[in-house]
Amino acid sequence: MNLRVEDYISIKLHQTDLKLTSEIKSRLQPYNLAPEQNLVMMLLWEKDGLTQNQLSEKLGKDKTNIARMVVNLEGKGFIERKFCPRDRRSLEVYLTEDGRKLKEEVVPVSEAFNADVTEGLSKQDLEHLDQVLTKILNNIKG
Amino acid sequence: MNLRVEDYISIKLHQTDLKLTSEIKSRLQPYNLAPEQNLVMMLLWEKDGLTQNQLSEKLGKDKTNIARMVVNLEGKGFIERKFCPRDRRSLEVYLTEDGRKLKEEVVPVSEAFNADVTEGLSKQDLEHLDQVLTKILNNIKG
DNA sequence: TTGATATAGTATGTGTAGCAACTAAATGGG
DNA sequence: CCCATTTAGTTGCTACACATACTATATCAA
Repeated sequence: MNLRVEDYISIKLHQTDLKLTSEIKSRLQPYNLAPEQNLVMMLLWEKDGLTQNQLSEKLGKDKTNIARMVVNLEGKGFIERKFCPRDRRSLEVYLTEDGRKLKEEVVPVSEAFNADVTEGLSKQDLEHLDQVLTKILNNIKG
Repeated sequence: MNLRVEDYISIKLHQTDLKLTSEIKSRLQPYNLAPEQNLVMMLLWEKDGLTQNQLSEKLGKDKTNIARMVVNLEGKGFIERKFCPRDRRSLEVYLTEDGRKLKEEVVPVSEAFNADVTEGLSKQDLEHLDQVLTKILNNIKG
């Protein structure tokens, strides 16, 4: 076959992802939030009190990374952790007042980012993209 | 709007990329090659003697990362660097015998990976994906 | 009740991404 | 020809991904 670098769709996908990450990183910088930290916050804005383990499952990320992100977010004063009374191994993650207020500023940034990214793409394009990404994910898992 | 985590296409794209990276990483591990190091090698297998700066441009990566990858690849004995005689600031990157031999083992792994990733996707699906990713990239750049 | 096993989270190490500040070499204008 | 500017690459910093090994707590079974 002898494919060239530009023939691998996974490479293009990777490079697209890097650009997206870089862009959202710079947009979030004024709010002292890293991109992955924002994902944690998004889940907590929906519902806080999740354990680190639940965050890890929902985001499909390694628990060591969740631990680091949560420690950072705690250091920034956006969340606080309490030992779960039922299971003292678990830490429940709660928003602080600062963390709660941050939602008003950051959610519009995320939504504007999403609007910019999907500019010029039809609903069909996005659905198709979603389906193809799902297929790719399944191809890898199995 | 109030989108949920799963409504952001960039998040899905990011998670897909992570799975792909993780998979190719484990497939390349037996050859002592990290995924991004493999990208450098792929370019060099097409044509070696490129400077670090040219590698950086072709891969769209920061020169600091290229420098680090190249140092690692040199440590592994896959490449060697020579000062460019015309411009003594530049380092030209050449394959060693080991690096050259590696191609025979690693290219089939990359191509098998690509075949697995794209399994069940039509040519149209892939073209559409490529186009949509290109549009997304352009949306971000501008 | 106790001992094996599973689970939640932490610590550590490697690889990657990109920014800022730096060194050394090249270049171009006065 | 020399000084200012640009360019190639390195070093240091922060954040992220993931693997392995560890501690502490929970649970289940004999």
